[in-house]
Amino acid sequence: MGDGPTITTIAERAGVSIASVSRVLNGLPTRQETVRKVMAAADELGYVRNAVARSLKSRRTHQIAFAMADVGNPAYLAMLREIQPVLKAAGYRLVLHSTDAVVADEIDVLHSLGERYVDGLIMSPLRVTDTHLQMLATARAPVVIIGSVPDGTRVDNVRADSRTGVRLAVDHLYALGRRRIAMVNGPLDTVPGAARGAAYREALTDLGLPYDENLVQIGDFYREEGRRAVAELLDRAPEIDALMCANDLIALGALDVLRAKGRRVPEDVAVVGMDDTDLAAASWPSLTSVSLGSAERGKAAAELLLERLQGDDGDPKRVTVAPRLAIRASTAGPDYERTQRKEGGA
Amino acid sequence: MGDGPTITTIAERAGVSIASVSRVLNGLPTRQETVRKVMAAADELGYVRNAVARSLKSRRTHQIAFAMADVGNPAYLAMLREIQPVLKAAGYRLVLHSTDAVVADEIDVLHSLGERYVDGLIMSPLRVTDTHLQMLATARAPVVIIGSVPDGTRVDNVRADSRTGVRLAVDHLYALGRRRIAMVNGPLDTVPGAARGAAYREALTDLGLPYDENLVQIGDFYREEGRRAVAELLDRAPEIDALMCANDLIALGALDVLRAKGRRVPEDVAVVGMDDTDLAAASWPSLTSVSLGSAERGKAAAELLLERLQGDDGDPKRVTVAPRLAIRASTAGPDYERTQRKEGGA
DNA sequence: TTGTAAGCGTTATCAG
DNA sequence: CTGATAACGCTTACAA
Repeated sequence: MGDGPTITTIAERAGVSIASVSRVLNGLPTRQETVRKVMAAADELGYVRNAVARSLKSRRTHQIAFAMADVGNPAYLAMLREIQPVLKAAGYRLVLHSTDAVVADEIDVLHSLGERYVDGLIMSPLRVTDTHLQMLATARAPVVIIGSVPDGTRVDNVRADSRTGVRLAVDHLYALGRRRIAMVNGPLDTVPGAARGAAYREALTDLGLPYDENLVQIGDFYREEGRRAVAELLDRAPEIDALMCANDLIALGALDVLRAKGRRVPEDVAVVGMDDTDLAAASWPSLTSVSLGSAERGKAAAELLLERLQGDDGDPKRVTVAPRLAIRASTAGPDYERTQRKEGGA
Repeated sequence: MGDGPTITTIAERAGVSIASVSRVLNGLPTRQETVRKVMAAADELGYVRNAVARSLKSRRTHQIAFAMADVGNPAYLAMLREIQPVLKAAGYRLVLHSTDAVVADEIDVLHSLGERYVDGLIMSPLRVTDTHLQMLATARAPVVIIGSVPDGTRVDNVRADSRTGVRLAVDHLYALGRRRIAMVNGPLDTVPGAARGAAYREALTDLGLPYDENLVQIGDFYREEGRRAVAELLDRAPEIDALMCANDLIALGALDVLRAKGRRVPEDVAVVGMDDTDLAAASWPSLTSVSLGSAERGKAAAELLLERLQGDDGDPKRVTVAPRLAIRASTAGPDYERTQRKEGGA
């Protein structure tokens, strides 16, 4: 673990100035002979550029931060999977922050932008507080938000369309003849929780179905919480014939409970999840799920940020990704599943 | 996006030298009056320390890199989930590298250690080549490998015990009365592929079962590949009564195919996966799987690295994490599953 | 084409 | 206790 050669070491060895070394290393016009001497010295010494010194001078770190609520959540991972290659291709490294949806941690990330250890930030907050907005307004580096922010907020953002997503699902259930469609949601003070709850109500109304508070159960976005919530819901309203779940984890919890209670899926109760994570395709019965385009959103966010880093300083941009319904066995039954697989090819 | 105040700005405003500012900011003994002036100026200016300049001087970046084959693989994610909080608690940021198991990319990561943008590296290579070993020997920062390296390699490493893991699974299947136990493995030129293949053979031998090449199918570590492999295997050897799969994805592919062919799991064919990922618990029937302690390995690796960063320069350490068999419905049947869930509590 | 020298924003040493 | 001042390793005018 030697103490690493610097351009000074090379300069001495090659008998030239550090400026010449720098020029050669950066491919600036230099006499052939000098190039050769410098390259030789660099090779022999096993020289590697010091990224920190370089960043200090150039004011560019070639690092980008991605802050999300929870590394364990498959929806964020889908984003990560898309963000990573885009940034890598553009020569950026990825610095990961997991904030556990703790507001203070997110603010901290925003604050630390001032430390200039990254050139930009992609953030997907679960809740957006006034402090968030304030820090965003004075951020010291470009930021792209994955998620919704209040109208007028001057920040690039890529949002899902929960409303249309929920509607796709509810319409699908309705088309299957379901009329007692319940919802299991996450906390209403989160951006997705609020949006999905409202969209559910709206979708019912538009279909001419009554909105029944009894059919709405609030839990949290985890499987175990989903089980708890669905168990309660079934006790209270055993007559339901469909479940709209605010994410896939909740939906998996629902499948657990329904199975344990001997309710057939989808014959007795059809189930829809949201986010269309890997788990949806892996479960049995496989889970119909509304894709909110996590992957596309991640990709779009990375691309927006790169544009900013390339100097674009125009008005804030907003991208909205269209939702898509992935129909599987939990609503359409096993036959559908079989067909799907065959079509899917080998 | 103003141009950020520096200690010089603060010094001017507070009417003191930059040295005093630095002292105050670092909590070194200073007169109360000076402290007050500096803090006031810093507050008013919204000062944030420049991490890059600081790193250049201190030779510490407070960043650690984690390099893995694929951000999409749940086994690596399990590591990531544990590594992240450990590093965060110790004040380190996480820089993520996804190498797609491309050797050149891994070498690149090792090489880039010389750039000093991180203080250390945790790496989980799928294959370990001579170049890997060579670069490891001359690495410019502490490295911890998650995985096995040749004996004598002077590098901290945290390994799984695939051998014992496979044995646990095979013994379990044997105890259930299975005697035609087939294996679906990944590529034999990967470290895990080789280890698991050898372990399977050994386990059979020790149980007095014949090793039959016909019962071994090589594919790759993905679900789709698993389907293909298992389909072929079933054509060739329809009489098998158990499947030992080299990871969970392959096992899920196996479940797909068995279901499609009308073979009941576990009555006709028992299935075991490896890695015990989230998908194992989510599938139906839920998947018995050998946990190779991905999470524990990640945590141990992070802790080993932190020790090094705290100055420990003793001999290389080796940690081996014991495997554990998570028994679920794909071998023990749905009754077991039900019991499990009840015990699991609310 | 090349060398000298001035930063980039910190930390740390040394006199006062 | 405080202020000059010299690094850290690199890029980049500006001169030669």
